[in-house]
This record gives sequence, C-alpha cells and structure tokens, in this order.
Amino acid sequence: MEKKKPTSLKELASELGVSISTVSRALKNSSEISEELREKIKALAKERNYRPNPFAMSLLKNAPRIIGIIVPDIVTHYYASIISGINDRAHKHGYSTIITSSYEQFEKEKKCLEDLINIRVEGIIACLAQETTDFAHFEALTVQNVPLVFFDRVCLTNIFPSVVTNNATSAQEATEHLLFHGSQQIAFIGGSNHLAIVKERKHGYLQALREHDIPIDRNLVVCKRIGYEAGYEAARQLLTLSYPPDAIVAMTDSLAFGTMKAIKELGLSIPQDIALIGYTDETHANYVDPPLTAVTHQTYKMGETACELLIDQLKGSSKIEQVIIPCVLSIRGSSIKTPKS
Amino acid sequence: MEKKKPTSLKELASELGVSISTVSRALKNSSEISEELREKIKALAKERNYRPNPFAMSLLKNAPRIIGIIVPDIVTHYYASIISGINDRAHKHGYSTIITSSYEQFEKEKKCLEDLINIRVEGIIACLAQETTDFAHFEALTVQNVPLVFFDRVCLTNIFPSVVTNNATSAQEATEHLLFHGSQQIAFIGGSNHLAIVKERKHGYLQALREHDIPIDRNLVVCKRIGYEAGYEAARQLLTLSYPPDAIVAMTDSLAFGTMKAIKELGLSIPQDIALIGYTDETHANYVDPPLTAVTHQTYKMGETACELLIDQLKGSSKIEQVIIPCVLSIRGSSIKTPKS
DNA sequence: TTGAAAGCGTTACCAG
DNA sequence: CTGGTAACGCTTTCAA
Repeated sequence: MEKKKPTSLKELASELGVSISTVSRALKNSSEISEELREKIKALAKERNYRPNPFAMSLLKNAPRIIGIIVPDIVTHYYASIISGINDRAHKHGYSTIITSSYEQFEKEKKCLEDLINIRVEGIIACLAQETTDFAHFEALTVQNVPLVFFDRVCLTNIFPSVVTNNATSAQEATEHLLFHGSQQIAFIGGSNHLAIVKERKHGYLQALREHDIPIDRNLVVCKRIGYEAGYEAARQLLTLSYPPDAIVAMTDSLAFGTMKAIKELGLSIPQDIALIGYTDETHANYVDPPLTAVTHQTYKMGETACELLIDQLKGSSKIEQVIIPCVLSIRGSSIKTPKS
Repeated sequence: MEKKKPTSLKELASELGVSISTVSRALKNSSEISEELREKIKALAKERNYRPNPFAMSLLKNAPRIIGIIVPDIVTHYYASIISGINDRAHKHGYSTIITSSYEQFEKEKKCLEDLINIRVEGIIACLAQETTDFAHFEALTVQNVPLVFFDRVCLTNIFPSVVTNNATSAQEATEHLLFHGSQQIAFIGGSNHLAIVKERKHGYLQALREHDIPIDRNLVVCKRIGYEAGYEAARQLLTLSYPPDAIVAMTDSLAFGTMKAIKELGLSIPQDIALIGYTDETHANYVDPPLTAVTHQTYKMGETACELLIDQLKGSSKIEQVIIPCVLSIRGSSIKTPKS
C-alpha cells in the first residue's frame, strides 16, 4: 500500500492550466493576481485539501518552526508541567516542540543536543543534567548560532538567557512563615550538600534565622540524601535530640512525607508539637493529614517564560537576561501553631 | 546577526574540486569510490562538521522521521510515563516525536491532528479526549494513508491497531485479592457512570462477587464523581450504613486517598476494620499510612508497545491488532487483614 | 497580471 | 570510479 502523496502546487497548476508561480501567489493573496483566478485557485486548493509542504519551506528558509527541549526527565511532575507551559506558548507562536530526556546523564545530554541540532531545530530550551559540569557542548551553539534558553539548572548565564526560581529566598520565606506562626526552634532537612539546590535552600533557611537573631544550631540541619526513607531517618534523628525542634523545613516532597511519618510515629502532633513545611507542586499535599503547607513552583509559568525568551531570540533579540520566577507558599494545615491558651 | 548556514555537499564538493554526487557517495561508504578520495572527503566533512540536511531528505523521501503524539494532557503521571515509553522506543528506531495535548477537548484534538498532518509526521499515536464521540477526523487518516495507533482510550479498533489495559479483570483481581485476604463485604467507589473506565472496573468488581457467589448489594456501590472530596464523601456514606463494608475498592488514587481520610476520621483501622485497594502508578501510595495497596498500570510498557505497533505499520505491516497490557497489583499494607485470633 | 527559471540540499539514475 | 542531471515542493526574482 503506497503512501498517497499530498497535493502539490504543481498539480493544482497543471489542473488549471496556469503556472506554479501563479498558484503560489494566489494562495498567499498576492494582489497581483486577478480576483477571478485567485478565487478559482483557492477553491481548487480547498477541494484538493492542499497543505504547503513543510519540508520544502524548511529547505528554503532553513527554519522548520520546531523548538527542541532537553529535560532531565519527562515523568516528574515538575518537568512535565514546565514542558506543558513551553508547549502551549510555542503553539501559540506557530512552533512545534520536540522533547528529549537526558535522564540526568552527561553523555545522554550531549546526544540529545546532537540530535536536536541534526534535526535543525530553530532553537533549544534546556535544563542541565545533574551529572553535567562541562558546558562545552552548549557553548558550541554560539558558533552555529542556534539560540538557547536555560531553565531551572542553568550555566553560561552571560551567554544564554535563563529562567530560574528563587530557591534561597523561598526557603527563607518558608522559615519566616514558621517563625511568624508560633515556631521557635526550626530544623532543616536537605539533601546531598554538593547539589546547588541544597546549598541555596539551606542558605535561605540560615538567612532567615540570622535576620531574626536566632542562634544557629548545627544539630538542627540534616543534609544527607533526598527521599522518603531519608526524610524519615533525618526526622527521627532530629526529634530524638535532647533539645528537639518544634518545626521542620523539609526541602522536597519526599523528605516532607518521610518526616511526617516519623513525627506521627513518635506520637507527636502536627503542627502543635512540630510544625512542618515541604516543597511540592503536586496535589498530594492536600491528601495527607494534616494537609501539608508547601513551597510551590510556578512551573507552568516557568515554561511559558522560557519559551518567550527563546522566541525573542528567534526574532532577533540578542538580550541576555535572567528571569526569576518566584515560588509561592501554599499554606495548608501543617505549619500554623495556634497560640497556647 | 545572521544565522550561519551549515555545510552542504556542494561546498565540500567545490572545495575538493569533485562533483556533488561523488561526495554524496563517499559519505555513505559507497564502494564505488576510490579509497583515497573517500577518506579525503570524509576528513573534510568531519572538519567542516557536515550534517545531512534533514529538510532535503524529507522533501525527497516525504518522510521526516517524526512521530506525532496526541494525549489528553501531558502533566498527568499516567500520560507522562506512557510518553516516556514512546519516546525511548522511537529514538531507538531513529525517530523523533512531537507531543500535542488535547486537554480532553474535541476541538483541540482535531486541531492537534490537523497540526500533525500539516507537519507531515510519518505516523501518529493517540489517546482519545474524553469529549470525543465523533471519530471522523481519525477515520480520514486512512485516506491519506497516515498510520495511527490508539492507546488507552481507543476507537475504530477494526481499522487502527491499539494498546489498552485490562480495566475489568484488574478490578476483578483486586476484589478477589481482598476476598482471599480476609474481607467479606466489599464496597466499590467509582466515578460518573458514563465513563467507560468506570463501567469496566465496576464490571470487574461485580464479576468477582458473582464468581464467588457473593450477593450483590447495590448500597455498596457508589459512583458519583472522581476526586479526593468525592472519595471522602462516598466513604463516609458507605461507612455509616447499618451494614457497612469491611473492605473498599477505590477506582482511582484520589478516590482512595479521600476514602482513607474518611476511614481514619471515623476511628477505624486499615486494614483490620476496613481493607482498602486503590489505583495509582505513583510513589505516593508508599507515603501514606498504611501504604496503599494499588492496581498499577504498566504505563512505560504501554508506551513502548504503542510505538512498536506504529513502527510496524511504518515498515509496511497492515496487521490490525489490539494488545492488552495488564495491570499489576502492588500489594502494600492496606489490603491484607490478619486472621483474628 | 502571468510565466519561466533559479535555487534550497539531497539522492538516484544514466553516461562516460 | 566519477560526473551530470532530474526530481522533491516551494518562493522569488526577472521578463514579458
């Protein structure tokens, strides 16, 4: 079964006994075609379901109207939502997107980039893989003049526009929220110290304490791994201190849920004994008891913004800016202590 | 700043003083080129970072090696994971993918399809929008000879290959699991009765009861809406019956978590008083107390399978088959009653 | 107002 | 072994 070839300008032209150029012009409403002929051509084009061949256009213009995306992983809600924002904006501007996953691996990231370049996408929106510390493959894009925008995990910010979130200040705000609502001894549960995200959020936490003249107790900062079990263990450790905290900032959702388990297991109440704040964009924060107060990313907006920055570049802008999309605090039941009577 | 044009065969040819055909042949290792010349050409191509222009190839072959995907929504874990499976398989076969979202809307779905056809993707993998009841836009693909594979929510299964899951039997197995592990009065919480997924899962639940000669009590079947609140309300309703159930099958994850809240609120224990099974593919099932036993979709595998079916079509197969990817039961703590001593 | 022809990058066929 | 040429579908001069 042969693939039926779509209608071409040539076919329309020969069927009407006119030239290809005439048909081409008529279809784009060029005024240099007689009204009558134009209508006739348009009618036939419609009847034959004519669609311009994008390959021919791309060949001519060297621009396929496709944007490439590189994410560490597409299944995570965080990235899926950002992609969604990018996609919607791209479509609005008549672009399609091709999504590739680095799976947090340096080599795969290079491969993704290579593939996107081979497809000749017009521009690229990327988030660095965790493994990546060498940025030469991205730097090479400047030579080929392929516009790129980074988001979330960024580099070479003097060369490429980027979209990031306010990790440090969001953690600071979360900590202050706890302070304002009855907590006094606040602990922090993070992940491996070499991750930028851990450094930044921890910094924000410490900053809040400093600004409120609260002495920093190193025992109240536990940074090991990220994950449910790790959160559980860290919380057990904190809660069995001789001077345990009365509030905890958990740096990710899995850490927060693990922490919650530990608190309940020890027979303590949330938020009265221990107030808790996590980070999560998902609805599950509503499903636990009590509902989890959490720092939320404006993921969709981050995607939209990254896409707009890229399209600016595509239109010729050479402005290199970094846009910060702040987190917002979603206050639920786990963080506000009611005053003791 | 002009976009630098990539190296073409012509440039390589003129630089070496040979013909374009020669360069083309040398680069694809044709044996009809002298060893020496071939090496020289390859060396220069490498130096100039030559990459074949995909637009020219597509124009020639009418095949851009791109697969189009239509999902109701990309952010939901379920679809994101399926997409991930499709993407990985597609890449393995040298295809890229373009992902579009119908947002469960009929009109948007038609637009997605239209866009993909305009881009001239080689084939399409799609899941129907909830709104869709008219399938003419898909049927039209047969005329244009664009291969298509449906997954999850399917139609026209005599024309297009498809991948589905076993909604009915998975619910039946879930119900039987409860029966085998100490439960006797099992209730079912579903969603709006006009959804196929509700009908199928409810059917499986009823079937399990029938096969075990358990009389069906209509009071134990609550089908209203899907969602956390709806699950909570349905469970309250069930648990305050004069003859309440001792186990519940909740048809989605949000229903299950809402159910859990109601059970706990009434001071009942899980699974001893009320055993519970949900449906969810996400890790959050592990984060609740007790961890939720759940029917799990093999989403990644569904994606892989759909992609393979499409690629078979692309290679010329005209076999129309429906592949069933069964759910698996992930047994955790919420479903097994320990015998009373 | 219309047509002819070149060109975009590649492959494939036919000559030599 | 190598070169020339047509063809893929379209836009864009240049001519008429």
